Amino acid sequence: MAVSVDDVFSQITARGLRVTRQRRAVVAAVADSSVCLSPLEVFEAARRDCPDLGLTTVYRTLELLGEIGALRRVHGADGCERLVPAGSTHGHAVVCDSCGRVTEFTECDMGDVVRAATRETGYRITGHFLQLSGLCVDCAAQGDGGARTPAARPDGRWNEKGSR
Amino acid sequence: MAVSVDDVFSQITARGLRVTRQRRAVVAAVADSSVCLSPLEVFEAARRDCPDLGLTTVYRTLELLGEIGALRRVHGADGCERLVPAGSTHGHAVVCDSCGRVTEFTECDMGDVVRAATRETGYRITGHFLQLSGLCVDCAAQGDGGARTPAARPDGRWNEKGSR
DNA sequence: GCTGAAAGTGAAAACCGTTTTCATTAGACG
DNA sequence: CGTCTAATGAAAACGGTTTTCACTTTCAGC
Repeated sequence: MAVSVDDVFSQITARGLRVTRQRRAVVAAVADSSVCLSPLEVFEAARRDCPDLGLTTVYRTLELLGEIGALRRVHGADGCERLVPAGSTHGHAVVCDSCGRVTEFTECDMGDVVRAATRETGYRITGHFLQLSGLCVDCAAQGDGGARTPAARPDGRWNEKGSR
Repeated sequence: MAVSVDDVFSQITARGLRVTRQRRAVVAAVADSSVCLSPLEVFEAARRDCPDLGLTTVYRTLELLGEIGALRRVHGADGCERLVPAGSTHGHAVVCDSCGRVTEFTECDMGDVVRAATRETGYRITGHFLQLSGLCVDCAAQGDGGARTPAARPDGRWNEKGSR
């Protein structure tokens, strides 16, 4: 969801590029999932459609989808892992700390915040990166109470090893 | 600046750890610069103080500083590079697209935004990651006009190679 | 339906930043 | 001084990403 699959394919052909079996599989894998995925997870998912798919191709397709704008990067609750969510319109991501689902929200009036920051720092602010985290509707409903705040990570680790 | 060097050292000794020549050099390198640095850049800077410093030690010290809370991760204008800025209080970073300087701002009332997002997505929002970008006072003053918006990267690349 | 040029592909190798390992050094404290 | 432990650097290991290269597929033009 979120990404219009047809749109992606027409963008691809519009660039004089080709719509291949492999690209279909990767696009489908990304579009099917509302959970953010790592390149490897995309690979595994897409491989179910297309068993002879190579990881190399996944990376290449991901890059292509990035150029087209059908993909957005998201930072997981556990640090700065570069992940692979689907996204369509301009908006920001809300990531569920519990299940990893990513939802977008578009209504974002940062006016007040930007003004406050301008006042405080003097910068001429031209852009912002915002990502919210919390519990999605389902997770909030079931595991009620386990709402950790992921703001400060307990360990100050730089990079994860066994994060996923 | 921003980090109190003495504070860092007392935190280190409070944990029963030692203040060594190498750690001094790394802390100084990070504290001296208001520009965000990569681990390698920290290494190079610290090495001027302490030529026999090893990169391994830089990583270890960076991790330690992360635990202490004297360090914060920042995402550069060019994507999801994990960088190494200095930071002290809780706050958010404002990154200058032109010179890389990082300033913090603490006054952050995300109430409205969080409420809007809750309304739109239904998530129970518990945390946020916000980073602003723009031009710092100096860069705005001199190169007036060159305010690119870094929101959408021209190439959709996943990882950088020669970004810095 | 062919055909041929160019895009696309997969496997393996290369790359590069980060982490581990391990033998050695240096601090702290008696 | 001696001992115990933290800390260090070099080198190797690791793991995700990118490049290389020979081969295959797509697709426009016949």
